[in-house]
Amino acid sequence: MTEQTQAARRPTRQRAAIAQALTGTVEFRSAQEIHSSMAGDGTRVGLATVYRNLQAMAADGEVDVIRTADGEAVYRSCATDDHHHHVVCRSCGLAVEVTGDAVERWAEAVAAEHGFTQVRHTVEIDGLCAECAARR
Amino acid sequence: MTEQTQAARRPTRQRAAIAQALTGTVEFRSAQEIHSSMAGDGTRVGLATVYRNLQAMAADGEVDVIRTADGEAVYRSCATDDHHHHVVCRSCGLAVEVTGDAVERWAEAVAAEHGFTQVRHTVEIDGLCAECAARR
DNA sequence: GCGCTTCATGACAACGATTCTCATTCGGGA
DNA sequence: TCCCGAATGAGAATCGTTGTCATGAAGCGC
Repeated sequence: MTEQTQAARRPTRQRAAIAQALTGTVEFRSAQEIHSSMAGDGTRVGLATVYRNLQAMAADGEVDVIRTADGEAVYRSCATDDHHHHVVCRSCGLAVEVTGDAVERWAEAVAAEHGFTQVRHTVEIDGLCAECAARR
Repeated sequence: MTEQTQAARRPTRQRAAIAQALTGTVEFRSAQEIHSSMAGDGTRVGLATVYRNLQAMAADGEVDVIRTADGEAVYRSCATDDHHHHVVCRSCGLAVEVTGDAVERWAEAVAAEHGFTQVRHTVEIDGLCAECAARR
């Protein structure tokens, strides 16, 4: 039903640059941050293009998106293609990928218990990473 | 640090009206929806006031807030004061409160494992409720 | 290599949710 | 009842994000 995504996606300089800007980062960053960081590197790409590509990549599962507390969308390219979650540092933004069969099963069970089907879930954990905690 | 919230909150007609509008609803609703639903009932309250009160109530834990996929904040007054999560119907918005020691423990454990402290977490489950699923 | 057709891009306007500003109103204690 | 400060309301201002549309670059058949 929602298959056939990456049908015809044309490889462009901009798309590559965005993917490039995303690799090697362990923090989640907003479209705007990515845009200006690219601008800082001398790569001129339109803001709208950044948004479009980021969304497309997210739809294809190439990158992960989560929402910050104030509703801003932040992106990051993840190491695994598999379903996973994140533990994010509130202070420095460091994000660690984690998997947890326990949660997956719990979510399924709880949903089923209430008669829900076609279940999806969101699980994000945030706190202070060891480094930031020590720095206080 | 973030204590001492409900210090001095003055009870006003508007505040009561908003609380009123929230009770007896099992769906999460946006500030705008609440505002216009109140307007429909003949209760005139400024939109800014709705936002302010909703935020204050959320800060006091009187209501729960979650973000929809497109980043909009939606509110609902919950039955329990205790920490809990929700299973939300994507189709009709029905929201059921659930608790899960399993998740809480998992979150703590996973975070600790990576050296994180002062951990908080977000867990939301969405799917189709039995009724909506049958209706298809 | 040469056009052509089509999709992607970029600049900027438009939008929608939320927040801010500031004059006015109202609640509550003196 | 009077006064002070908190709460409100109207509308402007913000800010992230999306839409518009003319221009530019890819892919493809020749």
